[in-house]
Amino acid sequence: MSSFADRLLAWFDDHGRKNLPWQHPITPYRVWLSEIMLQQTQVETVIPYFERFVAKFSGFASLAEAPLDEVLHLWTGLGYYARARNLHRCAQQVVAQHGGDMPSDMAELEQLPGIGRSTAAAIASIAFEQPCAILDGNVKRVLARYHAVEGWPGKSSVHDTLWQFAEKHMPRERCRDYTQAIMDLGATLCTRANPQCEVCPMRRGCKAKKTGQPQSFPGKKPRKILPVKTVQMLIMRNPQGQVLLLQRPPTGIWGGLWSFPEIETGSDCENHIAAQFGRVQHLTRWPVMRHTFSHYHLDIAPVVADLLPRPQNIAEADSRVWYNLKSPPALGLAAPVKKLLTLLDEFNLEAQ
DNA sequence: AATACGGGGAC
DNA sequence: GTCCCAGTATT
Repeated sequence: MSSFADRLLAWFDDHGRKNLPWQHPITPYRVWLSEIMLQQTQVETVIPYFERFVAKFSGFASLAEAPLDEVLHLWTGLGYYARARNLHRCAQQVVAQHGGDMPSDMAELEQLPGIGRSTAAAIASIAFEQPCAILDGNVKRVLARYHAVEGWPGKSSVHDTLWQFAEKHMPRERCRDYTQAIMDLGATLCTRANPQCEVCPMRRGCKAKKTGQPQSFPGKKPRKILPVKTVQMLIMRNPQGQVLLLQRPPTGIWGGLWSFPEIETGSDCENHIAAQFGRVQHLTRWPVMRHTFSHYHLDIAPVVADLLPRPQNIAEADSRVWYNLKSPPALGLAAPVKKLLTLLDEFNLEAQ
């Protein structure tokens, strides 16, 4: 009579993923960095970001010393930018409070910014071989199926039940391999749409398979209609061809990133620009582009304005910069801002 | 107990 | 188009 963990580990030895970038070598820094990047983000998306990140910042000390703008620059496009701000703060705390070494204790890990219960357990088990259970999207799916747990895991009662099963199955030995194994099973066999039940090592004992509808576990999130917000983004070029960007507040959407000045839909761009930034020589409107977040749609109306020369530089404040497309500075950019800057650069090339 | 927080891959 | 991803912090 072999346990859940024993069967899973036996499968892992033959079929687990063992060549992910953060597995060679396995160090607390690399485990931590990968776990933060992998929060709500798929493996294939993370890989190039992870490679660039470790190439630039070799460990906690170099990351802690770096300017936040450079961290956000390397995070551009990955989303959930609070992760990058917390990552930077976490590195500074590891240096200041732990002598530059990631703590191995669950309670201490959870005190660090950006590290919650599941990420703390992932670091403790993978980097330090401690018997701490994780509960990420893969594990939720595997356990909801194995035990036929009804309901959407976003509900706290369902979530609590899944945590109990996660703790129950966590073995005392081979903690790193077990954590990796249960995620690998969820990512490769026990997938959302087409689970490969016939070759699954856990098929005996899986209650969802017994129902004949394994793909109906876990329960779906109740869907709501996404609200639509609209905004005009001002893409202002000075006579040198540089574009004005403002830094967004540290919290909220695109926190700490650089973006175009925004004005309310319907208000007069030309008057606004004249009052705030300078006289307009030429103004072009681009087609509205829809950017969708997890909780709303944002319809962006880009307005490209060429400004007349001005005696004093209007980008004097710390939160303003003239962005040079030919030698872009290392700043964090929201995805649609990066897209618009790329389009602008392409039009510039055509015009020459 | 709910909600805010991105962007993109899979289907 | 829909769903959801190696979740956390905040309310």
